[in-house]
Amino acid sequence: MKLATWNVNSLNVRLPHVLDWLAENPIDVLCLQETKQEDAKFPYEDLKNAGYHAIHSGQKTYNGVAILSTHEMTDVVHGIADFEDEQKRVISATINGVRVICVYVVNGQAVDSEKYDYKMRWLTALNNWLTGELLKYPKLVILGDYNIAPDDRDCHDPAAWEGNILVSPRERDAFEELLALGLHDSFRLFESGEGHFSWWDYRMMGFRRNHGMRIDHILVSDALKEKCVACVIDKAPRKLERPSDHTPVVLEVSV
DNA sequence: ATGGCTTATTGTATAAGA
Repeated sequence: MKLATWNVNSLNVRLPHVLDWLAENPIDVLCLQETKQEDAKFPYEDLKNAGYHAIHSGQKTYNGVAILSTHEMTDVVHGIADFEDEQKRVISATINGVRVICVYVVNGQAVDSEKYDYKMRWLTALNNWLTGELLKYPKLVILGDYNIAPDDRDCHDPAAWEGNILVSPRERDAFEELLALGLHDSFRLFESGEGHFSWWDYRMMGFRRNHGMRIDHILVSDALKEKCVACVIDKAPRKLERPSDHTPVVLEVSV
């Protein structure tokens, strides 16, 4: 089973890239973030024609998450239980016996801003909720844009970014607390080097100079960790005309 | 380096992203 995550920065603009990528990379599950559209505009028909079921939690202009799957999806849940949030950032379903959670973590804008406080509260709520989800669903994978570069290897210039949004100690602690629940950063099961990124700034030729960050992650539970076969970042879509600033991360598990 | 680029908005400048 292959699963992937991709922040598409507007599905309205990126649908052709998504359809092309799915045609070239036949996978079972694709989690999308920043669809930036209301559900009424979500391209269910195009995705169905491509062979994918889809579930979506969207809103106008901002946020929005979706799961595309070749398998049937059951027990669909929107959002984080017991956490009031107008922003559409989480959607979950059970697929082929695996609990799949798609997340778009708050960006936070700047350390100590109001949005940063929201990011930290949001991450605490996610952590609390996942504690129960892991008991309920031992085979669990949580894919998405975490807006956190877990350590200095995941940032092109740690000195320049020190203490900044995406790398601040409190954000990194929150990421570590997710791992402490019994989750594992699947990319790091296979690759320990630096310079592997999933996002590059549109400005200053960020991609060409590999000035990026690894902020899109696929975390797996203990039960799935032993079944992981490979986890790779596919940089190809970032090279296209008018790309998303993020590129897909793909996990293969033997289930 | 204050920025750079891209997206969306009942737009023609502003907000947000990371």
